[in-house]
Amino acid sequence: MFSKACEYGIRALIYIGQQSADFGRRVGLRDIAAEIDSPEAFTAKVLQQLVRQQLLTSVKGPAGGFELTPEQLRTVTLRQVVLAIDGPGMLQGCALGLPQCSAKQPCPMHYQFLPIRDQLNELLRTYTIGELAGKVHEGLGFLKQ
Amino acid sequence: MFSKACEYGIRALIYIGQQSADFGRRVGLRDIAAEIDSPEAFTAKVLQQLVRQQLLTSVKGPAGGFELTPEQLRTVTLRQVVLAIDGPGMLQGCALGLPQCSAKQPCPMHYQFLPIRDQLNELLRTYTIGELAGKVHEGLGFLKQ
DNA sequence: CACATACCGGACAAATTTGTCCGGTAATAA
DNA sequence: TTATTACCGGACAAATTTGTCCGGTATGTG
Ligand code: FES
Ligand code: FES
Repeated sequence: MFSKACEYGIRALIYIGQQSADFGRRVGLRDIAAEIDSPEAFTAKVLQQLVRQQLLTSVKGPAGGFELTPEQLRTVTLRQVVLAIDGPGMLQGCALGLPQCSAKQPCPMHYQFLPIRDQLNELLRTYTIGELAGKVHEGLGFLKQ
Repeated sequence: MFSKACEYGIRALIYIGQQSADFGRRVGLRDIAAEIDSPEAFTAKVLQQLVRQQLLTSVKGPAGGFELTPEQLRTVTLRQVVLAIDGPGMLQGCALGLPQCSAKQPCPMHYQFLPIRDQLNELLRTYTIGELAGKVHEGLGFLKQ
């Protein structure tokens, strides 16, 4: 579905968001990688991408780390994260790999596939990191097994 | 969504299916690759996989090629093709990459993601190669642009 | 300032996916 | 039988994704 990079990115954001929202606490790379069960250095790369795209805030130095501002918690959606890391492929690409998904020259799956892809888009567009962090806080969702 | 291998496999099957159903005609690798716009040698690998799994029939020698029997046209579903090439990942994996998708320890997206994944499963389970080939025959679907 | 902390950035390496090549094998026909 | 056709199978190569390493840079503390 999503790339590993994207999966790590989303899980990391949710964890950072939960710590920011619930404890106003910055978290370091080591923490993050441990809490979401991901390779530390690789996760760092992904987070750097997100920082550059301003979906995430980082602070250097002692007591530094990653955090999500209240605004980021409220406004950053999964869609933005997926777009930032994986690009638009999964969100608008053809199910059978035609170079363009279009009703002009649709693949045989097009009209059956479209509603499902639309629902996925809607889902990603709707959920913010803050909402997902809330689920983790309430024990309704987990970031590792 | 699916791997390139899987995309080529599905498109190839639909094309072969259309030729088998509409003209009772076997098609060769060269034809297939041209008609679905895919790399010939790589497509060959994918088709070999499908032949081994008996989702496709091949005949060697002059006037040989690939074909789908009436039974294959009627019974082979997209789901079988995806499983044969990409495995069960997309059909039952966790959206955020947790090693197991399970309600026991679900990720924060689980309950939102599940209905969408279920619809995808249903779609793949429902459609046979024969039905999709029909769409191409009627000009309602295309395999390249 | 000196020092410790922790993110940043680039180079590098491993693994996987995608794609190519070529000789082998089976089938058909002259 | 010989030649030709076309799929089969393994080895190989390129490209992409995933993952590691290490020095640089910014920041806070004494
Ligand atoms: S053209 Fe294939 S999904 Fe739209
Ligand atoms: S646990 Fe993530 S989708 Fe089910």
